[in-house]
Amino acid sequence: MCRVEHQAGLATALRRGTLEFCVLALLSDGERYGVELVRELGAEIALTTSEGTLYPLLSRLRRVGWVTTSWRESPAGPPRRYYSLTPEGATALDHFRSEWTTFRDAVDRVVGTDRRS
Amino acid sequence: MCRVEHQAGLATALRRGTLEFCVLALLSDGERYGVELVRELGAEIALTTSEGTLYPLLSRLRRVGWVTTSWRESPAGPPRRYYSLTPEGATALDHFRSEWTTFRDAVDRVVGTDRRS
DNA sequence: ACATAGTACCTTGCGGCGCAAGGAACCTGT
DNA sequence: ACAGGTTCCTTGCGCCGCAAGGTACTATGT
Repeated sequence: MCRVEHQAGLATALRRGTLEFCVLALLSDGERYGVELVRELGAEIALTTSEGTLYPLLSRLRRVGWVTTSWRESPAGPPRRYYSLTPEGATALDHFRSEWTTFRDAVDRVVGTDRRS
Repeated sequence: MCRVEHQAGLATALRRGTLEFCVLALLSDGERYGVELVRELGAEIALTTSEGTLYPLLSRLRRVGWVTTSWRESPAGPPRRYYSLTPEGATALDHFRSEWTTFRDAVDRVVGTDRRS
């Protein structure tokens, strides 16, 4: 089943390579735990994702040192693992912002969605 | 080697799912042949890609009926396969424009690269 | 005639991400 | 005890972009 053939795949493909930086951006505003991140990303329909996506993503971020984690008690339920941004993560996020704006503007020019008309 | 670890991978990941619509957008302006598309995409640094990426991509577009092709003589060199947009391709491009602007704005909000303010 | 360089097309194999599906563990209320 | 909510995580798959390699046609130089 070619990705190009079904509807949902388009948005999924767009999220690729962006989602992790959206997570870093959320964390730059303060630490969060996994399910909380799923919920906050879900507030933006275009960025809605699932735990099956997020947890491996968070593992990668931890492995490369862009986030650190700490376990904390939950008021109700199992303990939560809170993620917080490291300085390296903040640097990576800055770098992404630069790459993203370049990329975004290029796509806008080519497909004709530039907001300056 | 984790994608997140090396520099080039960022831009590559962003291109995912967008490149094919950039191609459609170029074709909406008139038919092109393969190498020509590589060159024109190369004009946008953020969209620069190679033939190893483009030819499989073009095959997919042809398979789903978003483009049709016709062979044409070249003034110097082997014959060229020209790609042109079908009505279905134009519809898909329109649909992408809508999805793209939604996605783009969501990312801008979350990572703080919104051009407002 | 032959080699070289330029043009143009295409294929193979790999790595990585996002996802669906499933599973494990902890707490609370009945 | 048990059901239901919360939270964490893993496995297997599909797909795309890429590097590398391969084929074929034309023009040019010797």
